[in-house]
Amino acid sequence: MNLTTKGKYAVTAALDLAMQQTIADGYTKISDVAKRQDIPASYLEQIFSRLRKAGILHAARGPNGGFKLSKQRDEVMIGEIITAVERNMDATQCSGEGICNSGTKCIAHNFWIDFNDNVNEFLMTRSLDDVITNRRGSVEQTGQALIATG
Amino acid sequence: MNLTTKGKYAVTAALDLAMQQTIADGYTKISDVAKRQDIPASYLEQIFSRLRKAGILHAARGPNGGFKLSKQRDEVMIGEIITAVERNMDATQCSGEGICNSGTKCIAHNFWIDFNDNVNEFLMTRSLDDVITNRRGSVEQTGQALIATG
DNA sequence: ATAATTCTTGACTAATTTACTCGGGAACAT
DNA sequence: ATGTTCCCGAGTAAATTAGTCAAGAATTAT
Repeated sequence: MNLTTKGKYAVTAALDLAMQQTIADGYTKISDVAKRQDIPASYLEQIFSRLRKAGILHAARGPNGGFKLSKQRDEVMIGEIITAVERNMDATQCSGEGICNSGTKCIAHNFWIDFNDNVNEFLMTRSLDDVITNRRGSVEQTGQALIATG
Repeated sequence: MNLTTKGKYAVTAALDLAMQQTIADGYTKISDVAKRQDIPASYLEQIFSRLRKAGILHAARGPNGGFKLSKQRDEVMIGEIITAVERNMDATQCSGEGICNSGTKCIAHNFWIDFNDNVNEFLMTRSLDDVITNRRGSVEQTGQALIATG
């Protein structure tokens, strides 16, 4: 399980982009995001580069260039952002391969699978828009449970 | 957010202890747990030391000594084990202090608080017994939702 | 054209963290 | 006494993190 400064910066920066697009159309510069969100600009370059390659952001060079979201802000899930920049969000010791105890599944294996599912469910049901408007996740609006109880 | 090999070993080793106690009463040696679960014994010493200091395990020295759970296995929650050995399970960038953007809350702050709550809820509602018997969490038995939807 | 602007890419690095090992000591049972 | 087992602190190699830096490419404005 990995959730580092990089992933947190990525979420914050994506939120910033989403909010800027509400104010004005067009692209937002790295340096502006960096300043507003207190993130090192040269580090943010790396992060935005990954988000662009993941199809989450679109970039334009030159004056008036910068980045913007490729989709609407209610279509971009926090989980997408994190998996685009983090090394490994899997909690199993064996990266899901089931070889955590001398080539076989360790006794905690299934538990970590369940844990993964829970975390992914959480992160994949929350969009940038949800976070900005302080909603607790899109699915709640439908009354659907976040975790199956059956 | 931190979930390293150390925390995963801790959970696995605690599960092992819980299972051994089902087979026979008394203490289980570090070296036996280490061998069964494929964990370096000298590393496991450190881990058990922390679990003992957290009140989760009880130790006895000398022949026939070793470790056992201080409580029943349905009273030991996975979350307790992890927080006893991991550095920091908090997902906020500021360790909850709300100083993540130049001394004030960053725009993702509340989201990470919600994420923390979700993870803690998951880990604190699952006992060693639940994991061993492959249950998906104790609260489910009561039909209670894991996450408040209100 | 030229200059200014902004992203693009890859290499580099210091500090930190992780995942251990090692050795000596203390308590306990026989 | 002796062997067994935990106890504790120090030490360390490898990996990871959190960045920096510089040269280059695309774009726009003049």
